[in-house]
Amino acid sequence: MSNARKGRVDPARSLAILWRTREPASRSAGPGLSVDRIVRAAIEIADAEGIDALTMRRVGEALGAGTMSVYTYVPGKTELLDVMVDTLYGEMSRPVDVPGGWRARLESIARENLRLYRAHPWLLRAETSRPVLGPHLLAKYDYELGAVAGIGLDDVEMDAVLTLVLGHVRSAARAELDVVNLERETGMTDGQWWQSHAPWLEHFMKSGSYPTAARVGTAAGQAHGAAYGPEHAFEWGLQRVLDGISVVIAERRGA
Amino acid sequence: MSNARKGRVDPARSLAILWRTREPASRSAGPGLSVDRIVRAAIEIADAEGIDALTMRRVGEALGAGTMSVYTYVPGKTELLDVMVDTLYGEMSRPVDVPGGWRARLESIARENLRLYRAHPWLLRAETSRPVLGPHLLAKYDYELGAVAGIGLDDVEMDAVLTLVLGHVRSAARAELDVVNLERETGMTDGQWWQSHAPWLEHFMKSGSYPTAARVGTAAGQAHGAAYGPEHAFEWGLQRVLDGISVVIAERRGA
DNA sequence: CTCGGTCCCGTACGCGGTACGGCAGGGAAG
DNA sequence: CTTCCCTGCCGTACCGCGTACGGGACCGAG
Repeated sequence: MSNARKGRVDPARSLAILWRTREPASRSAGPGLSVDRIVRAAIEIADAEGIDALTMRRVGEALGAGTMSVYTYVPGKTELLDVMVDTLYGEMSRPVDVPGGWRARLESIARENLRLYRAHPWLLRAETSRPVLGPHLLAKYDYELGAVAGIGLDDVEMDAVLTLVLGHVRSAARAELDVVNLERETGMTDGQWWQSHAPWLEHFMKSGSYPTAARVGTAAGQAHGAAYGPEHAFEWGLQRVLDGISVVIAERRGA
Repeated sequence: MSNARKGRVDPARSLAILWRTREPASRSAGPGLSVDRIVRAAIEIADAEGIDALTMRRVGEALGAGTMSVYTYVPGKTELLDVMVDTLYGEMSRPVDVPGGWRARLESIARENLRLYRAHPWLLRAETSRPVLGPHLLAKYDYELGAVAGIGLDDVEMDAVLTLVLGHVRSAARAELDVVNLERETGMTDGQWWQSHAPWLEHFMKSGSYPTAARVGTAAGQAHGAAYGPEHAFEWGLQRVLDGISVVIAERRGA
């Protein structure tokens, strides 16, 4: 349990790894490790078995190397996670030909970010803490800013728009992943879980308290098993957020 | 590193603890533990020293008891966290006399949730995973639904509105806390950190790539040290979100 | 006084990150 | 070719975590 950024953090060291300021140093003996190979292996492990299965021992093992060999290239697990995250940012799609103005572009960005979270759910846990200024994060930021450039917003507003939209994507992704994790961890489906909790809930709800919660919760639960769900929450919320942004843009245009 | 819900989870057991379905069982000898005392102590530790300092050994110690004594009342750390979270929900302010309609009430709710995150930053890490249906979560949900009841939205929409608003609060709180954590963990202030990274950034940005990111990032950074910041991101985003919601409500009213 | 249940906790296990120090092998210097 | 050192590699060990297990202490009931 944690995810904290432990110990002293040396920015220079971290950034050096992020930006790969280093000679290849090709030696033939041994497993022939490298930051790239380590990061690749780590991402594969996290994708396949979840971030809890990502241990330094496991990474070394996956590369046919000893545990401590990993530390030759990466100062610690924290920095490894940093590089993993930045690497994923680098693999995102960044189409330049999105038609439809700022709204369509923001939608496209939101969807691509959601796709990333779905493909690498552990990102939601790894991203915690401060942003790590890796090269791909910068590229991502630059690209995404392009969606809201030149439509009358000032710099701080552009940044705020992005923060808002990406924050929404994160929230939605988290909700969606929670459902999936729930099933995998407890071994029961969402429906089964609902079933097992239902008696208790009914008991306490029909005791008179929480009338609204009982009704709406049931309605949401019902719909949950049917058509509604995190997917719809993402779409619905995204449209609300974009509507809200459009108000500001309209104001700026009017002024 | 984790926060996962480990092992088999017995809903009945968890719920029993959440709802305190248990006799007081007052014994005079020993430290005289109880779920409440344990939870109280755990919350104090997490508040004062962060969630990483919250270990079962530490909890026992704080109560003048042995580590394993804690397990007499709580099945494991997971459940302890569950109860801690639900306990906090129970301590939230829920004014009934908020004037100004749904918008003012949602604003009030958002602010109260932000206050909670600020008072107990570890909540952001503990809340992960599925919602635990404790009594206070239900009360909270019921109360918050009241803000958007009777204004033309259907049940699923009411739930969606809440999800959206609370998700925004979470995002904003996370951003805000990241800044604070950054300072505590690295021992340097936001400004110092910016300073130490600046050379690198300038170097790579002035190399021609990422022109927009460079400009906006700098602008945001400047403002960051000055007036702008997470606080403003929260307020600005909240108004956007509420604007977006008002569009839907207006539609429903018109129809 | 005995007995059974409840509370308490000492010990120990497995597993995580990682400090430390040694080893080996290849290139550079002689 | 030999020597030396630098660098990649990693075995061992330490500390701290969550928690299973089994035993001891205390209680009220019979």
